[in-house]
Amino acid sequence: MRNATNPMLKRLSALVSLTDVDVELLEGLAFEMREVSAGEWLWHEGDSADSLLVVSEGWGCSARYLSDGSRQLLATYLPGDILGIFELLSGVRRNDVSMLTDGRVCEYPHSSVFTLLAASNRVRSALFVIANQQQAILAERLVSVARRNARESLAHFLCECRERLLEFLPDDVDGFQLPLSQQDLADALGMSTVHISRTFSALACQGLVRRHHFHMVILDPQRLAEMADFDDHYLNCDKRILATNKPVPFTEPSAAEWLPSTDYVPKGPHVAEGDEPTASS
Amino acid sequence: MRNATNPMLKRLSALVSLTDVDVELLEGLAFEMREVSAGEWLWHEGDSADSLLVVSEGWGCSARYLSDGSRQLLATYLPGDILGIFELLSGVRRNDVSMLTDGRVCEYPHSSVFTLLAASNRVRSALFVIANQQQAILAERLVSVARRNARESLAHFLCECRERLLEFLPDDVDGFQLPLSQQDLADALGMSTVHISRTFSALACQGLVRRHHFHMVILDPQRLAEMADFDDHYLNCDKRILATNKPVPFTEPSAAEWLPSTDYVPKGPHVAEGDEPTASS
DNA sequence: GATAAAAATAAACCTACGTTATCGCACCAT
DNA sequence: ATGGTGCGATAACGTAGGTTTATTTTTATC
Repeated sequence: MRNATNPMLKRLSALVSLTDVDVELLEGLAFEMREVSAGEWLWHEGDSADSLLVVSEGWGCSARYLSDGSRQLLATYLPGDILGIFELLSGVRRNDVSMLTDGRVCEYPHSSVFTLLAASNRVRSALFVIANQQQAILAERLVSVARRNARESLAHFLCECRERLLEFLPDDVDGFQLPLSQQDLADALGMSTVHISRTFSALACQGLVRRHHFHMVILDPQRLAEMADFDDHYLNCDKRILATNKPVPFTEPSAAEWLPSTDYVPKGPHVAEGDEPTASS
Repeated sequence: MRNATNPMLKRLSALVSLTDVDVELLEGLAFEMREVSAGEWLWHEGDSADSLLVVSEGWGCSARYLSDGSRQLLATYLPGDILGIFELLSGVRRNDVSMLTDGRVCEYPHSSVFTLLAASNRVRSALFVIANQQQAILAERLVSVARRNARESLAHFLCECRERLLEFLPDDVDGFQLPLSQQDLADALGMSTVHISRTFSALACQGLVRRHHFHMVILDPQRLAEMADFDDHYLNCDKRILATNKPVPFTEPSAAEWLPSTDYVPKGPHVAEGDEPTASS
């Protein structure tokens, strides 16, 4: 199966219906696969950016480091996720990005990506959609940190991870590898490590999850989602729209006739190099 | 001055160097100016989206409403800001958006925007850059809420507002209208109204700011920025890049030779219809 | 296996916040 | 005047979660 060899093609074809020409272009796309190991920096803020990255295996994350030595995780990157989309334009890395696990990463030089983008508006749209998804995840994280308590916040994060991993998981198991240490989780959710620990205990007591090392088992996905006020819409709405055979809107002149029907009703109440990427200074 | 009549043209021409053709296209762009009043909803999550909006006068905001009745502001929109970029693709509004003040809003139907986007990669790039800026602001807010204490967080927000308003302000004054109630600020920063009040008092005591009703005076911008760990880079880096006469990268084949030099060095340590949009249920 | 380093847990303590409540003020309507 | 409403300030009190330190468990390395 040819899709498997090229992570970009794999990801985009899952998101939009590509034309044969698009597929051809993607197959001809120059890229370089790189082995990376846990803790390795992929780049730093301010570095010059000349490639787009697709995670092929393992997990990565981007983070902001503050002057007091603490850090805030801004995003996690799972297999298939694309990094550095916005940096196509600026040519400068905006955040520090490092690997959470060993893995493999696929590098596409900007020059060849530009060629591709110029040739295919499907691909352009797909990247745009992916940027949109990433922003939605970021917004939801803000909501978690700002408004939810520790249990809700952690539960929400776990639901999100499960949902994003779902396509890789066998149907009959609710367990998966979550390669974030409690320090990483704390940095992602704006909490302290000890409170992450406490909160895991609390969730375990309620029979919602079980965690052993880096292995998570969601015992009761539904109750967990309820307590977290988790609604997978923000992760999946774009998939639904673009996985169909409809043409792709962005830069397409006459799009009005196939605008998606709005079958979704929200539940809200408005009726009314070198060193390791750790936090310690 | 023709730029003034069309907010989109005004905004984009400040960001990228448009060709004469681009300007012509933008001038011919169909739009509709609408008067809006404080508290008015522009749209709700789940609504079908068929237009791009540019704020012409006044302030707006987007927010997520949680099932417990609380809300989280996700973004504020100032004159010149563009709303609904990502919704070009999905055709569905993702958040609730309302006005914080009376103002005017400029509506560009998707159909005409598609035509424009198909014709001009400069415009495409500009919208992409704006989406990027919005994401940067969102990320910085997450950092504030997750990692900074109340004083730092509020100070950072004030610095951000000042910086975004700077082009509209006379050089000799450090005061401006900040049309957010303490409730709005609380909803933006993940705090309670009383603590916003306390924190303002604290900042005022330190001689950093003065606030009266909706009028803010930043008494000591530099000290305020220091205490907030505020670095305007995230707001201005794209401006620097695109305000030059360089061609625009996105979808341009051969971009390598004019990639911007990386002169920036980060300071981090690594070596429902009708009702008012309020939070109370 | 032995040892060291990293990760998780636990307990004690503390504080930056949230919550609730009261009050003042400005504005508007009757 | 009177009452209603929205915004803001202040005080008293409670708590979720931070901090610190110590102990245990797990992983990694040889």
